[in-house]
Amino acid sequence: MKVTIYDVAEKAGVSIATVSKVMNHTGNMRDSTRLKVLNVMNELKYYPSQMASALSGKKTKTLGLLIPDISNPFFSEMARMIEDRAHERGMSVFMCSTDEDEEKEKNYLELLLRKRVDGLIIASTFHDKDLLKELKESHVPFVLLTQTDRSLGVTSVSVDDFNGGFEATMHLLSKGHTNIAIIAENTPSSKMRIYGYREAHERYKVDCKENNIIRTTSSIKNGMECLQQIVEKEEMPTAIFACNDLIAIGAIQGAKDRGLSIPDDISIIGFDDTILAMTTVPSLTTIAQPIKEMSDKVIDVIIDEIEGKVLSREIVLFQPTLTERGTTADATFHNDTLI
Amino acid sequence: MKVTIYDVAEKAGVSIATVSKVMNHTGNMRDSTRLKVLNVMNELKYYPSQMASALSGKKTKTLGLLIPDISNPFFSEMARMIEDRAHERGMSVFMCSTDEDEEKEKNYLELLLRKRVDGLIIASTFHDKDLLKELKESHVPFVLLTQTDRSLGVTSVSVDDFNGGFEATMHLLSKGHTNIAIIAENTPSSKMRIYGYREAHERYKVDCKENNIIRTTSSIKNGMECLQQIVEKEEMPTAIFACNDLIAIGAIQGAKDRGLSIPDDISIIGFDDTILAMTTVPSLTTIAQPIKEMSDKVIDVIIDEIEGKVLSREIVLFQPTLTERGTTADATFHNDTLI
DNA sequence: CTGAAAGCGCTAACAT
DNA sequence: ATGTTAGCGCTTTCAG
Repeated sequence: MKVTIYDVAEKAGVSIATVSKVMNHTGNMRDSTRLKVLNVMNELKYYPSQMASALSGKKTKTLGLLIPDISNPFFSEMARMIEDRAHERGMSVFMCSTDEDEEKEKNYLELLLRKRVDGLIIASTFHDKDLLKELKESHVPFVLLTQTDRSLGVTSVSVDDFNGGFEATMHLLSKGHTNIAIIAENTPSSKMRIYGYREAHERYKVDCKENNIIRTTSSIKNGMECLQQIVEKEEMPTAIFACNDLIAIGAIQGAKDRGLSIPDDISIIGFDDTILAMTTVPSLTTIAQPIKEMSDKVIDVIIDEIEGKVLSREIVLFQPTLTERGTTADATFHNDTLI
Repeated sequence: MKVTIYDVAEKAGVSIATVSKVMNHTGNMRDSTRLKVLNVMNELKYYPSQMASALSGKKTKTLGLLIPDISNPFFSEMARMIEDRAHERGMSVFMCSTDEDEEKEKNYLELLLRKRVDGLIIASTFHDKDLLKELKESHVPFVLLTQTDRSLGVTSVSVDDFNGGFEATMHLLSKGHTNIAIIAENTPSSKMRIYGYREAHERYKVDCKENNIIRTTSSIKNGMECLQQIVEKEEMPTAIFACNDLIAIGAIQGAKDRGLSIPDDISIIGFDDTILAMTTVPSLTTIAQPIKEMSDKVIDVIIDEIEGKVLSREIVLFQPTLTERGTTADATFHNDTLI
């Protein structure tokens, strides 16, 4: 039923070795035989089995990508860039959404290992670090994306979260805001963004109230809920640094629901610069991650690893850039006219 | 280096056949030996090669998914649902973004065939129908998603575009709009939505001007451009039916740029109900596609096909539902005060 | 320039 | 209850 190398060989009147050679552009042979084989391959619509090929020593030419959630715009945009770059480099990508769930992470990791992917890109923050240690021992190349881990000794590609948090906060402080809430996730990158947030406060010598730091998980709904918490504070902040666009949008909606106008009554800055940042009104000021660059880099790194060009395991930090749009403005102290 | 079935067999002191049996839960054996093997598998961190297994007759347990663009929220949301359902059913999904580009469609199709996926879900509208015909002959099961093709004789799962277009337009007409522009893509589904748009006009006995039908490709930018065309018409429409949320958002932004207020000056309705519809202000009235149901169905269908439960090749049409939010309002005839 | 043959890791009869 | 063995489709020496 399935056409195999034998079918091609037979019909072309050559041996399977010859067919294999024309597929792989290896060895020499008469142009006439090459042509003959090529023609038969077309006629028969022969699609060489990648499995068979991989089984007999070749690579699978496929990469595994573990991300929290492909339906999250940040990750889907990233996945797309990764897919494109991978294909430019002759590899394909198997994408898996883990929801940052330990169980799923484990299962998907195992799945990808069984599929014998040539390498892995891990953008899901494994809570069970042991899995990663085992992975390291398994000698399957992998690189971390969107996160870094110094103890593991693998290369990682991510955005400079500390500086991103710093820049976001500086932007707000520079506009005169001194009471800035931050809505963060429970992730290492959010942690660094919080440090950046603190650093900026220090730089401006403004007090950084502990209870202005709010934690949640990423979703519009949670962003809305956090806004409520923020509004209910005795001294309401005049600005919010949301650790990603999704949360920022939730905050925007929560604010609108309460009749707060943005950016007049409250400034909001996001993080990521996904497509979502372009859809709000006013559009969202946010810290842009260089998704394209990061994707290209992560693919190039993993391919280098696969090809055995052993590099010093580096931590690559891309610089985020402030993208000022409409949701941030000067603190005008008229927020006391509210409520 | 890689641990194989032989390593396990040797260390457990059994034959590879026995190991294979415990992996596949087939055949009988002493509990003690099963346990012994299981333990060794753990110790050695043995991950059975799916390739080898598939090569020797078993399925690959993987599905190919061809979509236009994973970074498009509609498709990423769909991909996620598909991924989840597939995993519930014990299959994994290989996702590919084609950009509806003939070249990429061909390449990805070939890639997936080489990977010997058990089945394909095709949500990219192949412009080269011959590829699909060949695919049909290759006996690799596939189902169409988001589109239907009666001549192919394959089952398809999609939304009732005709009715969606009809409902969207009826909604607008029912609010008193009689000059409604439609921004459509050059796709079969848009075509059906246009028919629905016509049908609604007929139902309301209002004239349907040909030049109110605008074509473009899906993007926010194009949505903005189309709005410009619309605004420049001698008799400016009071409502727009955008054939997807992305275009609708572009239209919204274009309108805002021109100082038009929504929905007072112009009503806009989208299609899809992606996350984007929730992020605009006001949030977008749109025709919701039952993404979850469609995803579940498409997976169930393809798996049935793979398992040889040959069903009558059916055209499954899910009903879309009007989701009224803030961008549509009654026509108030005050649009003549503009400009 | 071309072919024969030995694997690659696993499954599935068929033996024992 | 377990083991032997012949493939699965392809790559790759090694001969001819």
